[in-house]
Amino acid sequence: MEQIPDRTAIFQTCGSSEHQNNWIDTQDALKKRLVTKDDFTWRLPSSIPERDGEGGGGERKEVLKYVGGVDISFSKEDPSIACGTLVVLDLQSFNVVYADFSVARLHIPYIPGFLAFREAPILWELLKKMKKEAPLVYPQLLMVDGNGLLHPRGFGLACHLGVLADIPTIGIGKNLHHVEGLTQLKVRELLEDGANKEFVDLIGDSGCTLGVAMRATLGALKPIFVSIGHRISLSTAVKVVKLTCKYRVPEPIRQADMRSRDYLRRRAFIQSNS
DNA sequence: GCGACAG
DNA sequence: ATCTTGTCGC
Repeated sequence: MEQIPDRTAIFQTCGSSEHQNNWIDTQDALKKRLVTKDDFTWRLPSSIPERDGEGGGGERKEVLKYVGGVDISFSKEDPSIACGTLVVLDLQSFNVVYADFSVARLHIPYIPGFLAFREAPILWELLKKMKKEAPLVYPQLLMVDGNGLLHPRGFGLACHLGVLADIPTIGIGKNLHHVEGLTQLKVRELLEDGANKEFVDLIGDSGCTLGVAMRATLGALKPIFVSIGHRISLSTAVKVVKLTCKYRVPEPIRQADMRSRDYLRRRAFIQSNS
């Protein structure tokens, strides 16, 4: 008898776990290209000007000015309709100097640990388009809503998108993804240990620091979860996040979030009236 | 087996 | 992610 099972049967039996194995392989492969230290030519606005070490040119490093933010919102009528949004903030003026949107139907579901396979494609397209059409304000650094290193396999959306686009990225989680024994309760205890702390290292069972839980503003009881994406160190990432936090959520992400929602609402209204 | 689980 | 009004407080 033929022993080759029916493909449909495999699919039904294994469900999405078959895809998840491929996804894990993809994450492991891309992770080999991940850079976890500072790897960029700019310096922080508040820092003392440095000389470029290489070549004896003696030129000053440029100051970090253009910080990007990406987010995706979804239609309430049809949850498969997504609006990917890329925003660039001028750090000096705190103004949005670029905003672009891409509406598409997503076919891949949200599965914890595999967010990038759902969201990275549309965001990467926005970045590639901008690099070609508006290179002058192309972000020197990108903030991503979703985790970076703080991830079951150390390769969340921020890492994934950073490696694909080869751009420095920081991951911002608004909720804790439970990984390596970290729980909201533990983090809460750490933050309230003694006096209320501003931030605390997130150290997993492995002993590695996966990120930082930080209260971005004075009144914020609920922390945000900062982890590195690509080509940046955690200490630099935390400094940048502090620079961009007017409210609990860093401004680039907050702007992307608000404008993304707004774009979908307006678009739904226009469609229903024409 | 059960619960937990970024967006 | 998304729904939804007011309300408390600086």
